[in-house]
Amino acid sequence: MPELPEVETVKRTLTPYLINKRIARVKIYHPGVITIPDPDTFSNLITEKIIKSLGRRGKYIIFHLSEGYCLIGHLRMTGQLTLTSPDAPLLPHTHVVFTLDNDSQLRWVDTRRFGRLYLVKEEELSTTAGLKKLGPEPLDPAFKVKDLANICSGRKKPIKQVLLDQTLIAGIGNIYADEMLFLAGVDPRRAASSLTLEEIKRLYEAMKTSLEQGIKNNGTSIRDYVDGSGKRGSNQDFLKVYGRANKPCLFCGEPLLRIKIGGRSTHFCSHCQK
DNA sequence: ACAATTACCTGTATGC
DNA sequence: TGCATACAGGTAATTG
Repeated sequence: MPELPEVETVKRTLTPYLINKRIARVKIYHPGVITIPDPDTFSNLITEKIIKSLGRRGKYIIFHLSEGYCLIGHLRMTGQLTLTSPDAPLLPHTHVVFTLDNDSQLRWVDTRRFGRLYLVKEEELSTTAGLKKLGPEPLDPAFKVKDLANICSGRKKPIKQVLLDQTLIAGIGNIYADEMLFLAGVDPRRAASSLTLEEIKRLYEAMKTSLEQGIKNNGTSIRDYVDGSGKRGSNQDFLKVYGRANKPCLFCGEPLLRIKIGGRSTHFCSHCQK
């Protein structure tokens, strides 16, 4: 599932091919994936726009277009955003195809159709959908241990749920949340406010480490995720707890547990995570 | 005001 | 073999 490292990888792999390309036309196969504006307006507005740059905020990918427009995408669970040749076969669940002035195509494919597209003016970016209440970027150098401590302070919810709350920290999903808690040696059920400064420091470092490792490995491809060129990542080969329920902990050998926290499956080692 | 639950979707795995 | 059921999880909407 695309989390921060996956969206970052999609952004990085698409960028060299999209900068200064003009969107010649757009074909919408499933209008429902476009939240705003209505599909006709979307088509009319985006046609002839130039892609100036690509960005990311949390799990949102952002295309900065000419004339002050922004195309925002959220891949949710099964979304794929790939650049292909125009004669590549159209995959099932292809909902939107953007054809560029060099005839290559940017295709929005999403089996479960949870993903969403938004086209807004630049000045509306920070007030669109979930972007308007997104927490800080965990990999931003300005994000310090002190900020994580403030986020945890006074919150009685399990630390796992705090990590998943996009309004508190942006971009962490179920896979990386489990991984960073294991790296930090912190039990995911612990109330966020109960973490000592020492534990918060470890979690801060583990957060950076696991997210940066995900980016270095081009993302985690467990099922659907691929990068902008359609390639799978390799980070699934380096996961220490996610998807390893009942298998031995790589540190102590005890069987890993799988429980539900806030309705999400949670993988951890009750021996190594206190 | 806030927390918990449900809706949105479809493919895959499991049980009988 | 076939059918029903559970599960995957990010976010918005709804309910409590």
